[in-house]
Amino acid sequence: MNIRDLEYFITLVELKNFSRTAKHFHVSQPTITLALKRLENEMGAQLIIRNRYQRLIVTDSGRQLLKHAKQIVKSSQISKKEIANLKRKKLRIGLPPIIEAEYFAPIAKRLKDNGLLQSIETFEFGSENLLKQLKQGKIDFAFLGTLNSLNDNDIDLHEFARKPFKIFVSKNNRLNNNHNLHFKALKDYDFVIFKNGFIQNEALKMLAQRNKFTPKIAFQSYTTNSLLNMIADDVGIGFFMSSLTVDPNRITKLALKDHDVPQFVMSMATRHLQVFNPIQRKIIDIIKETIGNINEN
Amino acid sequence: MNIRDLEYFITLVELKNFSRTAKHFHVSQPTITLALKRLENEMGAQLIIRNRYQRLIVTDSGRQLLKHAKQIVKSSQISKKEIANLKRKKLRIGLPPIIEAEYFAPIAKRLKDNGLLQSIETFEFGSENLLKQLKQGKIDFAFLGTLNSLNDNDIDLHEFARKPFKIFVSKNNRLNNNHNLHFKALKDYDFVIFKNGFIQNEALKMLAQRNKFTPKIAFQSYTTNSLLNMIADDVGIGFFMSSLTVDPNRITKLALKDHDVPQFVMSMATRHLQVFNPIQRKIIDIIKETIGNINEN
DNA sequence: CATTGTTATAAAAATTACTTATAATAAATG
DNA sequence: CATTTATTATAAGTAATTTTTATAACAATG
Repeated sequence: MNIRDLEYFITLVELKNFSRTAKHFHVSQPTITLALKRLENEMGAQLIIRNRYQRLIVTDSGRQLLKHAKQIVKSSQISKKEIANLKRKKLRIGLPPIIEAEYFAPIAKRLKDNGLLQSIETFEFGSENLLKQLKQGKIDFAFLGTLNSLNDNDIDLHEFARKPFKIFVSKNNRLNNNHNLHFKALKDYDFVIFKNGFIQNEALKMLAQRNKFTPKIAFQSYTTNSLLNMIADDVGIGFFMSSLTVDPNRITKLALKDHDVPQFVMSMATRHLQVFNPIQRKIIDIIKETIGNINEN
Repeated sequence: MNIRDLEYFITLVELKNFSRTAKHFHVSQPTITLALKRLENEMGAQLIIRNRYQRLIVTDSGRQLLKHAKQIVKSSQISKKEIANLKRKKLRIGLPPIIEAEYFAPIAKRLKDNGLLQSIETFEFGSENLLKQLKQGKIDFAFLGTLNSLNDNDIDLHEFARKPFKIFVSKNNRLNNNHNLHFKALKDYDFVIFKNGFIQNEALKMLAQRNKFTPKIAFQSYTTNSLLNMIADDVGIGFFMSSLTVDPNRITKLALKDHDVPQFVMSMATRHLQVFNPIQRKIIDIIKETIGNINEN
């Protein structure tokens, strides 16, 4: 079996057209015909039913091979990236802003003490985006905030904390007097939230759906501080995980009394098959140790 | 990248010797040298440090590639087997004897009603063995009894029941009078158990270790009935999951009052990437439906 | 110091993959 | 309804890749 043939095959199944597949790879059309024949010979089964003037049909055997082909091609591509990364001597860390704000200062301190702060490179995005980047080999390590502990075969997850979401309001907001706050009471309030791709929005959407209304969005931003300032100035109310630190003279956090309030699950994630060089291992050990210490206090 | 080169590489890492690797594949020695060079070129990194007269050393990059190489080679091999199996039009089912005894009769009935009893082939072994066979593509579907819900990336698991283990004794065994039975009271009793590779033995070993003694084994067999007959005749006492049906006039089941008695977790398992043909899918649907019905009653 | 066991290199041979040219044929077009 | 277009297949030749053969290089061993 030949990885190039598998690549042809994957694209052929996508495009359902030999000629265009050939064009896609800048090879001649018979190349695709022959590649498919090689595969079919080796598998001892027809993979694609050629309907010269209708859509090609992928057989059961074809679908079976397709699954493995995708995994094989993915592996072969990612291994090149991972090896390139081993030489880079840096660890590329994905870091959602909320987690950065809460957890990263002591980590940076410890790394600096070990002369390793130069050996990391951070990427601030929403968790959804970071997970994709991690899978593509664009980053090597990610902090992720998720709603449920996700389950992905290619990713190793290490959960280290979970916190309920709370409502953040300005010190003098009248919601402060409501000591039995349920989400449905927020129907007419303006929210200031992160831009799309952040998990807070998913949680908010979930609660809103349960309560059968669409929350009013006053403003969306990428940065935590900007949102907190707006909350303090009563531009809108916020929705963050409970432990986000704020100035208590300006902002208060209100627990939701709804049953089953979604939780912000925080994890560290790496690719299952990633090998790290000694520097990278050292950095990861320090991160895990620091997170462990924080959790103990 | 070339799957054959990856195979060479995996064996080279195992044997740490170019010449013997060449012999292993019935090719000439330079073939291995050149294959490794191709890989190193493509990866842009040294994979193996050649110490002509000492052991070869695998670099970090080499270890990184090795992980992917193993997955790729495994995928390419299993896909051939799975495609061959699609044409077979039979579903090869692994079935540990205890689960067979408890759950299989109604499944066989439903399959027969649908004219599908000829389309299955059953393999009776211990769960440990069956899991290995499933992973190697020798069977396509397995019932498994495990102690903890196992976690394997290549295997999809669907748990359908868990039962505590109990002690099975003959009607007139004096243990029947002990209404507060703990495992440590069984120190001097003879057990009749399955042969090795069955999960009951693991659970027994676990309890024994906790209680710091080695259980006395009077006899080991592959068949449930033979063991039950011996228990009825007081050759020894048995250790099975609680719902195994017995003749209540001959054998009684005694619950263990130990805290945290191990449980027999029953699951259905398939390979994650396996594609099934319509007949196989039908059979699996019927099995799952039947199991579902049993659980409802 | 010749022998053994090992990996590397170069050139030739064998194999495999790809291209060019063309056939075949169903669908679309005018 | 003949013609054109779009598509896949086949055959022969070419190109590229992989493997072999033959040999070099060289450390360890006795």
